[in-house]
Amino acid sequence: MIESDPHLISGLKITRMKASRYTISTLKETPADAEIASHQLLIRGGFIRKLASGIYNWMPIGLKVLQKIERIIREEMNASGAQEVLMPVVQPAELWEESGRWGKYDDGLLLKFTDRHNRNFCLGPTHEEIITEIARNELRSHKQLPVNYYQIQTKFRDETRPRFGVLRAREFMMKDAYSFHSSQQSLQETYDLMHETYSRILSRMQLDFRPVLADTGSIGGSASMEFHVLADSGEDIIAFSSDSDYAANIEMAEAVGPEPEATTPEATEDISTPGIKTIAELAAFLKIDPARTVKTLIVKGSETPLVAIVLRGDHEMNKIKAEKLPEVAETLIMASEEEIRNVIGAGTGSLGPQGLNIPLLVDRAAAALTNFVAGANRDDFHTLNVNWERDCGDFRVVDVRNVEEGDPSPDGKGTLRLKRGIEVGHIFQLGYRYSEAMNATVLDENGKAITMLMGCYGMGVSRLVGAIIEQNHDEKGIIWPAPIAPFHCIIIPVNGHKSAAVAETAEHIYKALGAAGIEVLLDDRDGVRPGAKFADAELIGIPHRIVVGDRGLDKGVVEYVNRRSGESAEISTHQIAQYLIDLVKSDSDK
RNA sequence: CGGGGUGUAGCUCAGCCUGGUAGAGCACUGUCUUCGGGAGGCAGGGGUCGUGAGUUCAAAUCUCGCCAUCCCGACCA
Repeated sequence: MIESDPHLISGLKITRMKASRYTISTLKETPADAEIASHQLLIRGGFIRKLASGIYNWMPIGLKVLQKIERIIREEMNASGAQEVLMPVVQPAELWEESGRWGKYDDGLLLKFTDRHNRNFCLGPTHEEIITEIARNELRSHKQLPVNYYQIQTKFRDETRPRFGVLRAREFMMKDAYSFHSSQQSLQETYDLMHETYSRILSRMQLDFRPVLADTGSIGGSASMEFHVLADSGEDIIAFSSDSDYAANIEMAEAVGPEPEATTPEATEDISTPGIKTIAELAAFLKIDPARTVKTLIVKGSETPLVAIVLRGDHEMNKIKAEKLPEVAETLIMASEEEIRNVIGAGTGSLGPQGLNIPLLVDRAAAALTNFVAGANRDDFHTLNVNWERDCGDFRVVDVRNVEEGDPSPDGKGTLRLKRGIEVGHIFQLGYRYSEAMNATVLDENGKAITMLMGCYGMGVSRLVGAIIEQNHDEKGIIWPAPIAPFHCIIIPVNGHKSAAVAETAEHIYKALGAAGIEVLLDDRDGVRPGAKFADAELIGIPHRIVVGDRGLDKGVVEYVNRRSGESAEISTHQIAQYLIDLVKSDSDK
């Protein structure tokens, strides 16, 4: 039976907890299937446990962290005027058929099933359809607009490859908000407000983040920004200017074309290049810079079977940009060797832009070259001194490459730098994408039905737990930012079982801190030696630690240690409670 | 989905190649000593070796199927 403690709980906030009565399931060894720091530390610290691939249990201490994040998000969303709702995880197929996404939504990600009456349902990967259903039923007049509804709910996406623990789980916690408007200006205002709100939320979590221009992806819509937490383990690459606040996902970052070269065209010359297939081999063979060459990629077209895309030899194709080109098939597919040979008469490795009879799309940087080297469209031959106007027929200049470190910034200010980021938020202006398909209208001033404009604003709550750890850990474990920490303070009595003075002092400080509303964990576990307690405290990342031992009590002091700085101080037993109260208060004032 | 790896105690793994009594460390239970940086002794509990078939006198070990899981490539909060 658990000892009754009337002071244990104050409202919903657990201010006092004894480690002997709390599930602290720390592991000394790193689990074999965890690759990155946040995943390893969440498992080792006993915050989460895997139930199945990409599906996790949140243990008591992990849930506390999750709820701290939720609380910050709720406070800021409420402050922005948004209203919290809760929509079902299980969603009927009919609404998805109405929006046209039942058969389209990245087939596979959507987990479908049927009930006993053989009706189709799915587990919600997102809630545009449901919120639009709510809006069209409940909103009648333009006077009710704008509104912004949000929820914090479990989502399920049947990712082909769950990875990195909570950073890419199949089941995860997300805050999603949806706004409705009668004018573009109103949508823009809410969009801007959400931009500010997201910045405020991430700042309160003390994260180093960047809002960046983003692709809208499969959700659709126009304007879109992602919020990235900077971390080397991030899956996205973002480009940002050295001299301005321009920042964009590399998927979107515009590659500015260089000035065309002014060199006079020289006579072309075919040379034998036996066995040379790659740009690196070609550049080494000719002893030239890869930037003097071009590479020709053949992909499936939308109107024609094949399309040629030409890039400078040292550049990489950007898949997202390529798919947006009208000549290119909506899903980028590279042509097979056989298809290429049938149309061009040469294989990959010997292709060039000269004399092709398929649409020719040339990246800006490649188009600026003169007297460059390209494949000769004849196996094992390349051509020197190729020039666009003279040698290549009709072509269109496009932006289809990834930007690189040092490229000029598209806004003309400074140069681009690249960093990795974890996408924790994404805001969109959806426009009419769903409201039109699902006929969500209100009456305007003239009594005429108008389709509402929509915005949508997502934030990965459980992903944030991982992202925060990626930015806040050391070799010993997690270092929670104060507003996220599961407990503010941990008290470790040394030899409390032997020394009544130690046990009593620890208990006294514990009660004093709890009474002051500080979330405090007393590590009173029997038979766990001090070293193990110190290691656990550091692993689970409690910001403030108090060590009570005979060594200090003889002098009337206890030891205070700061998790982040490692700094320690001896504080008198009479002053320690107030000392901590002041520290925690200054944490929350930040 | 394509390619590769791995499934043996709660966790980390050995054993498999070369078939013959199922192991270690950590964790757990009891006990004694210990107790300011993941202690040590003694005693103990815990495994249908992922699963199904096949080969064999005999399968954790060899063969095949299936399942799970992880990693590398195309998607997303």
